[in-house]
Amino acid sequence: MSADRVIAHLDMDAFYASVELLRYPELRGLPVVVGGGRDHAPRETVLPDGTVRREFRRLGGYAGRGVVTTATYEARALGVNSALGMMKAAALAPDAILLPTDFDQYRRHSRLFKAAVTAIAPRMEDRGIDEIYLDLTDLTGTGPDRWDRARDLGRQLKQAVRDATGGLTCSVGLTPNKLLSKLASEFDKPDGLTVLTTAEIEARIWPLAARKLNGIGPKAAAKLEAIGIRTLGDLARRDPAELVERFGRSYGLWLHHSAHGRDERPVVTESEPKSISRETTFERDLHPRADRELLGAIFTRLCERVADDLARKGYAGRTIGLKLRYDDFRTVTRDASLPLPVTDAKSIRRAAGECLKRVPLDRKLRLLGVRVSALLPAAEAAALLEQAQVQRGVTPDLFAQTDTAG
DNA sequence: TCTGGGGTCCTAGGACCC
DNA sequence: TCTGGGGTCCTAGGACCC
Repeated sequence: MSADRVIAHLDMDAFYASVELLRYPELRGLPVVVGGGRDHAPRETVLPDGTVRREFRRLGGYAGRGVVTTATYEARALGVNSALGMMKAAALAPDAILLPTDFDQYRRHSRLFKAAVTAIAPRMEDRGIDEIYLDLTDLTGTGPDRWDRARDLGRQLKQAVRDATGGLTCSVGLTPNKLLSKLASEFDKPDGLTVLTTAEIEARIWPLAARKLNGIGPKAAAKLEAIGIRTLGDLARRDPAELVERFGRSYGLWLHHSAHGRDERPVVTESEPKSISRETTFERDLHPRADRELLGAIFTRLCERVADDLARKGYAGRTIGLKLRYDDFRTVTRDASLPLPVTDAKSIRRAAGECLKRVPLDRKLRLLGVRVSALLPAAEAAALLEQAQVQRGVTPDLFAQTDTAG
């Protein structure tokens, strides 16, 4: 039986959009949408008196295949939410301001807020560019007032984030585990701070839609709804045996425990990447034969970008994967494991090219992607390669044969 | 003019080995 | 000539998350 913990979930408010507002404060209070692939940066003119006038693009003029990455709360009020197609968003809010995504800028602010947080609470789990978990157990003591101290710590963290980023706000949930904290951080968004203990699960968690739970997506939610389960309370009151029967042992038990607010997962402060990939959706669907050259160039470019990513992060990989999506949105993948890890674009391109031969090319394509997995640190890969070369000296034909026999 | 891009984890079947 | 059981690796697809 492990001791009770104090876990925080910290979630930046409308992160990309908020970073953009730091740079364009004149947009504060307006519906602003970040997303779309195209170049729609504001046009800047320097006036005779030296001031800069910015002309922002409006969502209404958008044409393309992008989706909304983030929207300010003013835009959300118009129905424009993350992952909505930009064309649909444009129909809802034609006058909203449109800005392109600037990942370098967001990564910079991400590093800033994480550094500020870890200076106070070093046990951090990275959950992406704009959210983290923190294990505050050791910082809050064990007395009856530990949750008061947790709240103070939460305020301190929020202030540190504001100071480090030039004014960005975040929302914090403080509970005994990750699952509850993730839910709690949403209670009071934006700029929220919510403390929730197990005694309040029934009152505050059970009324929530089951879909709110991290791990219940659209498919599972629909399946639950079909058997009359809408809220987490509905879920909690079901016989776990029924859930196991319908959803399988692992997921069924997880549903049951989660609805009761139980979650023992630790805050994981270190992790290694499992795969590195690049993919792109074309501006128009491409024909495997008619657009062969263009596709080939894009394919090669993707391999080069993956190789760059590998080099930058210091990894090699043994499995090369290909992903493509047809014009009807069906997606297929193929992968191939190599005898030895690779790092360079040419080797990746060759292996991915072999994968491409195993996939039907009978209709137009909308997406192409390349992935490297079975990663290992570049230094370990180099050692393996050296070892293999020694062996190749002993049995010179071995590798030549595997190359030609297939 | 539907539906991005970068990930993780899980399942399930087959190959292959002992 | 009828059939084991475990383990690992590989591949394909799908759900889900940010």
